[in-house]
Amino acid sequence: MQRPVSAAQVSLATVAAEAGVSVATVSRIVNGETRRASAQTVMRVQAAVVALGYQPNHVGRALRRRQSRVIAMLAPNLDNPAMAAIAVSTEAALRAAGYVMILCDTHDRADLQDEYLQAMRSQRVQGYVLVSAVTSPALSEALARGEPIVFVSRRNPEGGAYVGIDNHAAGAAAADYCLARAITEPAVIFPAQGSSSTAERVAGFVERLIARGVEAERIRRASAPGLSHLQVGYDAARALVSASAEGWPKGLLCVSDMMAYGAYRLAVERGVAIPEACLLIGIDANPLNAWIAPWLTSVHIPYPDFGAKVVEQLTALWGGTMPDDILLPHSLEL
Amino acid sequence: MQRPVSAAQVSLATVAAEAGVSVATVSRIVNGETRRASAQTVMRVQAAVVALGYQPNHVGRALRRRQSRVIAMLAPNLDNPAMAAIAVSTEAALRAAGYVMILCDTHDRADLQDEYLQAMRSQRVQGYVLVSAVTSPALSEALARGEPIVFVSRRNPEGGAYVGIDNHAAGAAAADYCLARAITEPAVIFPAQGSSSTAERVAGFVERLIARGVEAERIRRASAPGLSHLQVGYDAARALVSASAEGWPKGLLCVSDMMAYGAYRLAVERGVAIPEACLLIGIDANPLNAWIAPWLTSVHIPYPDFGAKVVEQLTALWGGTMPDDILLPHSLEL
DNA sequence: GGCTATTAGGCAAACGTTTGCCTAACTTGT
DNA sequence: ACAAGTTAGGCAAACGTTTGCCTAATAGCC
Repeated sequence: MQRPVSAAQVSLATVAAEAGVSVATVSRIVNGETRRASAQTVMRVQAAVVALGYQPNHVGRALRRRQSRVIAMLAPNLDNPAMAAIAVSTEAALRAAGYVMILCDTHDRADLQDEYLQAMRSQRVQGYVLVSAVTSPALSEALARGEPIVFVSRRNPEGGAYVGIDNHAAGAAAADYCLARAITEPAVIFPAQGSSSTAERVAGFVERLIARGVEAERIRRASAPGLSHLQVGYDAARALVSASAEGWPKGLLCVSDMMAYGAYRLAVERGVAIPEACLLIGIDANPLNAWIAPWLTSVHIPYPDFGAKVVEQLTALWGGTMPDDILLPHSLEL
Repeated sequence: MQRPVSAAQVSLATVAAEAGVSVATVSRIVNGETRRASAQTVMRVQAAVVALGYQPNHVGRALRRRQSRVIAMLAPNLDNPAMAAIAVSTEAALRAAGYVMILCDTHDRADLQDEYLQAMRSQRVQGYVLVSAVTSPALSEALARGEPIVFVSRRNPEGGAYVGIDNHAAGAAAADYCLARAITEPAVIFPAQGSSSTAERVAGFVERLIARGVEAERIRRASAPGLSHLQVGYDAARALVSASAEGWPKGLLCVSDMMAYGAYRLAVERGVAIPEACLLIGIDANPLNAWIAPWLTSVHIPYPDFGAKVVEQLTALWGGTMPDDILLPHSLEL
């Protein structure tokens, strides 16, 4: 009997020696292939495993099997609670499926994203989850190589497996919500560096309004540049109200909750009562809203359900099929 | 010339064949040990590397070197923006130092924490960052084995490298802040499952008040069970005001911003004006506060600086020394 | 008693690196 | 011209797994 505790370096060989069999046999038993050994041997080996505290070395295993059970998630600014929610749900789902997740914060920068893609490739990760990815050279290459990549939240222009919501419909829902409250001329603000998702939300909003009889030129829109949606919301709201003599709109769609927070700050500074004077609508339904931002109406997105769907898409990709997009249901009660 | 693009399986051997040298030589050159080869050869090898698009396989390297350049971070609920802030700053600092970070969400559960510790050990990670860890069997074992572990935010009772703030002083600062505003009998709420950090904050607060002449029994305290600080704050505040005939205190320290949000909700429900009728003090200084919770005073904690310090501690541990605690400065202007 | 199946398990070759050691060939010093 | 030192690079053994193939021995069948 060796030191049962220290166990810094207990390998298959150690166990094999202890149990008096070959490493091959131990490997098979550890992996549950018990039919290849007698009940006797299985017991002896299992005893040795627990006596020595053997734990399989995933590095050796990954090298031999050429697959690592590691997934890389590339996300911009985790500061955004919506991103954080996606990260935790994905992590949990992957974990449940026996994978571990490496997290990389790209800060929405193409160069960092590429650097990470490179690094993750060197790690031989088995798949990529790209949350709100930007287009970049290494991304195109990875896609061309057929690497298993799932896009979340922001669609990739070049295509690829997707998990998200129907942004167009979410925008339309916000429009319906306004009209149902007799707000016939709501406005909308969005980030200047439009991603597919925010653009779709705006489009859905505007098109629904027009379809229901609002004149296109009466729909005020404004945007602002920047990465922080908080600041963008503030700046865009200011651009909106200063661009027109009409002052604050009666209703304002902000394409994310963070933008709505920014707009709220400006409203407070300007003495505009929210939501009495202006109905503020966000998208994301941050759980904090119920506690400290009850004045905000928000389109609910089921971020906790994203993780399972991401795993579904990855599994499909591994199976060799290019899966359809998965759209989860948003909701905003009229 | 092989297919320069596909490159699914370009290994040292491939490059070696292309350049007409041995794998050993390629390995050395790739690792920058250029003195062992002639300038000629170095050039040829480097050319082959780029022509084939070779990227070192970190799995093979990790196996041979017996170190993976992977760090595991175990954190409870990333939903908490403070946790998210720690995660992103640590990830960035590790990345800068050439490491990648595996993120595990323990949901503050000892069993999950142990499961992750096991899994990470199998991955042969090179170090652990435990944010607000709970005590658990596998943790004690890992510590006993001398694994490099850095505790963040919540100290480990059994000792170990630490990065955080001086919680005691932070509590005291909140006390001073109240007294400076002539609030002579502030109250405090905290979670029932007290971690070291929240307990220290409460103690610092109470002791400073007493030291400055407040009678101990006039300092109202309340707590509530639960994992969500939002709910805990709400419940604890309710317990506080219903336990005494005095109603709302003039000042209330909540040991985290999330708890303060919970208390705020109750205050709104009860028609208590914040901050006019009751000065609410949190700890964390969530960046959102400036935008949507300007009524909250909060002790600032430099979470973005945590990452670098964590790396510092890890480096010390790898160097074989048990480093001193690192305490970062908090701030709350009087 | 021969013949074929099955069972139980070992051998050894990978997987992609790194690195200690070895050996030629060349340089230098005297 | 010869010994000693340097340079340039190859050999092969690890690291810890997994797995195709092989071989005994036992079991079953007629």
